[in-house]
Amino acid sequence: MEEVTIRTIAQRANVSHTTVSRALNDSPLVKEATKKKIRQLADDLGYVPNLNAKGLVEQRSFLIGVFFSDLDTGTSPSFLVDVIKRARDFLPKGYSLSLDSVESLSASGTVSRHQYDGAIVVSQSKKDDPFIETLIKRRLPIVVLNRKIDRDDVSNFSTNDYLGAKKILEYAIRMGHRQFGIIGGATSFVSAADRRQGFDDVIRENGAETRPEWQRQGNYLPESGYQAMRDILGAAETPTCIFATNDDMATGAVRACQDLGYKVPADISIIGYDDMNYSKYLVPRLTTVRKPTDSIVQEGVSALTELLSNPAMAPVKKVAEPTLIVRDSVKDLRK
Amino acid sequence: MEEVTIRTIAQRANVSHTTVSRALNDSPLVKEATKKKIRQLADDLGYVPNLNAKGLVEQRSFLIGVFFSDLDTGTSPSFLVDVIKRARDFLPKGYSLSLDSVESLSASGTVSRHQYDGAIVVSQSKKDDPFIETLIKRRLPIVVLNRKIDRDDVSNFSTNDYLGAKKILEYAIRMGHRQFGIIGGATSFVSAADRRQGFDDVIRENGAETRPEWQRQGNYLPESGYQAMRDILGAAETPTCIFATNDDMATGAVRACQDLGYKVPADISIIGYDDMNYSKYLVPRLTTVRKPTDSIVQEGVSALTELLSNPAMAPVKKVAEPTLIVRDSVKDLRK
DNA sequence: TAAGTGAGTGTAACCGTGAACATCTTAATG
DNA sequence: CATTAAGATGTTCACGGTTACACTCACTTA
Repeated sequence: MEEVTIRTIAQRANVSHTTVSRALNDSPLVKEATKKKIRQLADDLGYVPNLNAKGLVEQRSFLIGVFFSDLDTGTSPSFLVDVIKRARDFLPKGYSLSLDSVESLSASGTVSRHQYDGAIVVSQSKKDDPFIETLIKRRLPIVVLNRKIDRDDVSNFSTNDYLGAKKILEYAIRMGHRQFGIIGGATSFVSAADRRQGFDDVIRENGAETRPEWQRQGNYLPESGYQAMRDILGAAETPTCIFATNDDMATGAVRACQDLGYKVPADISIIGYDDMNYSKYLVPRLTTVRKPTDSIVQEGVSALTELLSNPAMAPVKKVAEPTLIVRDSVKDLRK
Repeated sequence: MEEVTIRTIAQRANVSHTTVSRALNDSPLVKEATKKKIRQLADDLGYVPNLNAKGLVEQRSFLIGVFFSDLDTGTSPSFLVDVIKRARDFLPKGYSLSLDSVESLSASGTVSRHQYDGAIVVSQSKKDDPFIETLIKRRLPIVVLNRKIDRDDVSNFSTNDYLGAKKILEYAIRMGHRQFGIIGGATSFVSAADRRQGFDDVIRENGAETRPEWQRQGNYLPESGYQAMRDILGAAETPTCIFATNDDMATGAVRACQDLGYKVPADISIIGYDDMNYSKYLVPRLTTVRKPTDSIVQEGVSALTELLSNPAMAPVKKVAEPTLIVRDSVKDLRK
């Protein structure tokens, strides 16, 4: 069972392989009748083009690289799947999606122009910058999603986590809260730093209170939220509201309250971030912040698509606004 | 800025490109001193091999395809990410992972021997069978994960969902429950059918009761669990225990109970399936079933790795046993 | 009627790498 | 010192496509 190549077809059709190549690429140089015959033959023989050969001569790979900061923690699986899904739907046909983590590829250092035709970097951390720099140097069409980056020669779609944190904390302030705790995310993540900054600023601007013993470091997983909350509740006094910087940690935090006999939100309020798909079904329903992930991914992929056909395209930047989602996990203290 | 090829290096080193090729592939035919010099030069020039050329002559693609039944529903994102992560860790270096859905590829029909060096099919549904058949026909090294398939010429790693369902329902029976409802998953999913079968068998074998109005169809998303539960609670009488066939739907179901004034598990018990990462932090903690996902993925990827180096390897089959996870969402009616 | 035109097809080179085979060096052997 | 074997390197071709250029042939056109 030999592989079918354009030469196999050429032989059968009594033409040169060049004609076959042209026919299959719908070149205007070939007579319509010839095209038809050749296409039919290709179909019958089950011809599939060899992308290595094609790529070799055309200097492309038919691969779009999708790179995540880190596959182990922090990147929400659902976000990842979202990116893949959208990318598949919006990218021109013929491209495959190749997945890897920035981390592992920075190490091996083998990312080059002819390995990928383009790249989507879903970045969480400033640590990715050298990697991004490398891609740009190699003139790889690229978009950076999720995190706002400083350089202006790259298309970049992100959400304003700082603003999201401010919005939700100001809401808590409006509900009468004055004493706040926080369960932070991994320090290397820009999102975590931004949310923290929003927290700090709202506290300061409103003369609210926070204390070191009300602040704990988590890692975006439920376990860490649970543990952090237990620690905080061990303090002599407790705040009235806790900002868990993502919904997974908020879930763990709620559980910790339950275990120690605190009712949420009656005894203590908890706010989350990200509006996970199950957050509105928790007990209590989580008050949280929704990032416009869909539009980010969608616009990002569209930008890359355009970039692929027009490498000289001016970079597009967009910082999308998060939405406050008010549900039941924050108590109204004014009543 | 020309691309660096082995000929560029050859010129600089005053050797032929063949020698460079051999040196970089660590052939014993080349003197140690020459190798060293060439490697140094390659490094300095930032040489990256052209995989298209390499693949063209070696008849490979350096790509492992990871195929999911359907990216939109049913495949839990965390499972997908798990597969990717493991595959990256266990596959030999040099391979990239390419992601796609069975659905979209069956349509285009362009999966061929020289597009992928191997494939991991994460299958949910019997609908994938023709696709799997195609891959096998094209002699592509392949493993099928997640679902048990009938043919014996393919390595296959799955979990016994039927047994998992039996285990957890028998536990509920032991706790004194006799009236059961069920919220099923997407009908096309084998996992959903198996869990359903386990449910039916336990009911029958133990002379327990279920009724049409206690049975609803969901789609594995929280929303559907919520809706299904509301429906069930609308019946004149209600069962004492509901089997939500995954944890996401169980989460929605718990919420529905809450909204309608039923306490879980005091008034009604709910059991889940899958043991999601947040399930042990819910209120109440979910009693559920854990699939040994890790070992499945790990062994599956190992099998593929072996298959890549030895295409004649005998197929490996394994059906892993799920574990019952008892927590707080089932009431002990015997007390 | 010879030359020009353009549509349709073929020839040959090329993309970057690996490998069969040829060639050249060097050391070992009698 | 001539002969040989082994070691090191070079030459050439192949992989399966695309493309610049050459060619054929029928049809215009002056």
